[in-house]
Amino acid sequence: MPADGGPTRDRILDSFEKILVSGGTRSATIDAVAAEAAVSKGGLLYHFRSKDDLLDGMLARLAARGAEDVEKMRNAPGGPVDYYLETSIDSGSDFDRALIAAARVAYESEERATRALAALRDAWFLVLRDHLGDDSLARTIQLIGDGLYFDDTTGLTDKTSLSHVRNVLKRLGALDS
Amino acid sequence: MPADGGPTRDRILDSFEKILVSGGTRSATIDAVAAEAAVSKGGLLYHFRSKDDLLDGMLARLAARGAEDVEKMRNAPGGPVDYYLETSIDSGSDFDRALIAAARVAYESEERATRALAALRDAWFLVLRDHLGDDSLARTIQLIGDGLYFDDTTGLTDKTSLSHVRNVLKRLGALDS
DNA sequence: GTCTATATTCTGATAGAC
DNA sequence: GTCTATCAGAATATAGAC
Repeated sequence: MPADGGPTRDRILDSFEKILVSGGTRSATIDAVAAEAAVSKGGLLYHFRSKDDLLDGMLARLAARGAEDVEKMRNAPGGPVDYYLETSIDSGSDFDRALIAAARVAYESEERATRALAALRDAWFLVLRDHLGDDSLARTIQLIGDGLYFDDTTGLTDKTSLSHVRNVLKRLGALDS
Repeated sequence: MPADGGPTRDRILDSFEKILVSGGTRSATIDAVAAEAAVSKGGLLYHFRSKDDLLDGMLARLAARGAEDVEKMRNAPGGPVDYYLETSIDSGSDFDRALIAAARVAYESEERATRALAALRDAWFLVLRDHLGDDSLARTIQLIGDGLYFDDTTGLTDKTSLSHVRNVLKRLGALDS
């Protein structure tokens, strides 16, 4: 029986994501992931046959969580735009961690990770466009979200960015509040 | 005498950037860089004592080219905003390649690369702010640029994005033309 | 300045005991 | 399901010839 963090399989995926976020793909060796998950290398490889398989597992879980997030966004009390911008900054949630981990891998020219992120982005865009009824505005807001996300995950964070963006979007009448 | 591409040292840096852009940090081994530069491993290590040293060389060259780019932006005929947005999309220039290469490394939690990118971003922001006289607008446009850049370098490219952004920035009176 | 050969460490993966 | 032991290949770096 595992010490904590639920079933071993999920604990391994959690550890994989954690290491990807904190140290990038080079740090995310099978050895390191196994150590973080408090399991042996052999134990890890029982659940995931290879490193490739580990990535597939991570991306599958991301896709499932992503579908939930899109629903939350569509029904957010403050409106989809504000929800989208808020969640473009890392709040430390499990979903944020999964997203950042996938981006790290995508940046290594991994097509599977890129496709997973692209699918999510498409879903977010549709919600923005349906809500705003304006393609250009929806696309621009998505780019701002991508920018916030990129800055945040590259360590270029500027905590005042979000209020500046809200300021500008008010002028455009793009915020619900 | 080198076969082509100028002095060996620069040819090695070019090769390092090329491989980082096309395959990420995992592909950019000393072996691969040496092969791309048509030099032996030992030959490469004569010019750069270690892989760390190779990265330092790359970032130093980026900083020098960055200073030139900021001047170009300040004096761009169509205005700094349009110049900034245009150059946020990979045009295939040497500078773009250097920039994308640095971002790949920064995504591996490499502080040196992050610092180099942050310095450039700060310089670009000052040009935008001076030109627009509006902190919120300048910050927002910078985020849009970051978004364009992130999408482009992650393979999420949407070629219509730029015209959508121009459309929205016109409403805000942020474009010179 | 550039090469080849070699040492060393790291990484992914397998085999088989428990 | 989980462990230890082990291997094959890759990666960084050094030494010394040319």
